Amino acid sequence: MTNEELANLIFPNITKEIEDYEKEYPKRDLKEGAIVTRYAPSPTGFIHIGALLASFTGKTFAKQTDGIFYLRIEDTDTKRTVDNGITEIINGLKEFEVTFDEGPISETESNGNYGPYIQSERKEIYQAFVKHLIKEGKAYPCFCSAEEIDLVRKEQERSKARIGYYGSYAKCREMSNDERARRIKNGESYIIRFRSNGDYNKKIICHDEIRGDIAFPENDLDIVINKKDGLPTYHFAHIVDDYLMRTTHIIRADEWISSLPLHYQLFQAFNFKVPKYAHISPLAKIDEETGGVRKLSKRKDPECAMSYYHKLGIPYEAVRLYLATITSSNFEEWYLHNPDKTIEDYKFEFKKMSKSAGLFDLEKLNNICRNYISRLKADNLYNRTQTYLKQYDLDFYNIFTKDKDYSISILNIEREQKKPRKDISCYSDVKKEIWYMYDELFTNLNYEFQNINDKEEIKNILNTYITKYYDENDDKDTWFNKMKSLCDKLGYASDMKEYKLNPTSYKGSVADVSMVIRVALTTKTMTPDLYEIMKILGRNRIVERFNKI
RNA sequence: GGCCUGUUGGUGAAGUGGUUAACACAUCACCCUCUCAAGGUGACAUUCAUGGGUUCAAGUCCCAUACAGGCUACCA
Repeated sequence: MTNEELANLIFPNITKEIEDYEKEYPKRDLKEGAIVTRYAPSPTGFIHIGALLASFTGKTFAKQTDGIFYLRIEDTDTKRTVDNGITEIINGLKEFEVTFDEGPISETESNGNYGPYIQSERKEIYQAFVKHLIKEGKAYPCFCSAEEIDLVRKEQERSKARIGYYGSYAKCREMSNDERARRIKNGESYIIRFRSNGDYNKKIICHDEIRGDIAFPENDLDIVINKKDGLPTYHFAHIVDDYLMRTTHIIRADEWISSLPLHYQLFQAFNFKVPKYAHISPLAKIDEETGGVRKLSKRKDPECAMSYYHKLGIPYEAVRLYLATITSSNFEEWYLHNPDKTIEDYKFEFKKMSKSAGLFDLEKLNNICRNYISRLKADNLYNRTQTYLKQYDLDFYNIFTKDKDYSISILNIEREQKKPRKDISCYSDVKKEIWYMYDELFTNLNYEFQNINDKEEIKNILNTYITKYYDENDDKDTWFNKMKSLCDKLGYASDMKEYKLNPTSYKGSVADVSMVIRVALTTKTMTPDLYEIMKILGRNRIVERFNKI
């Protein structure tokens, strides 16, 4: 029996040839140097922060070169696939502004001319490619059961031989086609394996855009390319898809580095040009229990889930900035020196990407968030915050949006200036920082008075101030001068330098007096500029709050 | 067991054989200051995982060891 006859026996219904598919999915008409790349997740129902990293990276390189960035769903493992997994991925990434030029846009619809973009819908395509390989004698059916393979493995472990299906361990490799046909007709169960022509004692040089050349032993394992359920394994789907979708760069997690010799071999078996590869290092963190470094784990680390950032109200731009700084060595310094530019202006290079696992540092993320939010205009911050609150804190949302201009004026304190405040690091911080500006929330109060604690003295200060000194229309300098006059009158130091020299000659200082007023109005010791707060509150509410004590 | 990859301060890191190992975050101190935040000034790696070697010269090249991660599935 010829290889062709065997191929027809195995795939009687597959009639299309590779050439047919090549015509159907022609080379993309893009300018020289354009990068076509993809993000290719499994729809398992969990979006790892590493997914964001990978998709950011892919999108950035495609965009920088006027290329294409597409989404492909790798659902060949039917056991792990969950319902609505595709929608979750699309929506999850959308929250961080990662969108695709091509690919699924819902569980059932897609954009683009190189689809289907869901692997389970590409079964016939893969099988046509498998059939081609069988015809050429580069693939064969394997009848070994899982138990048999397991036994071989145990034997290999015992005799310290290399583990895997190769050489004399590859029992079905040298079987005659007649025997193969007989067993297939007999109804025996089988899978299809790639017939490797590699020699383990020879070296193959693979190239990674980030790490450079890497030397491996050639692959001599006859790996499974078509599973019992008729779907391909990852390795095979990767070759077929990335060839047909005309991918130029494979950007993926570094756990795939070891498979490079295999993937090279598979491309070469079809005489396809090998695409470029860039393997991204994983995100890691210090394990609190062991003190060691480990990969971010979805079970142990809440910050591993992308939803974590959304719930906290961390701006997606800040997450992106953070990933860029952790991942691309020169980015941070560039950004520091180009504060007016955005991340889009930075020219990312594979060579500058980190080779080792980056340690995830929430502290640093926090800092980047502060800086980012501090530079936002007040109405922009208002819009973002209200979107966030609408989803996560409806009570405060209602209060916050009741008077838009009022809320914006609060957010605008010490903002939109050269050195803006940096007290807000995420949208969920907003309530913590400004709640006292809303009368609805100004109840059940716990005043944090400090140096001046005596009730009578507090009363005295507030009364004197409101009756003799406070004027709603004062500008800032006048306001502060009056504050000083108040101090002089009541026996407090109005000049801090003078007070520091002779602390015992006074009852306290202007700092203490201001603090009394601050706490009376806000209950807090740490607030933005008091003058601004009083201005927004207005005389009536100031009096009201003074009386409340 | 085999095969890859990685290892520069608390963290992210620059660094591609040649002066005192950039920069950022964090930390600490001081200054400024009505509080806080910010800002300013300064401190913080006698040393680049360890041990050898090559060289006039090594974080940078070579070898070995240690540690960490990955792969070694009809999972991706």
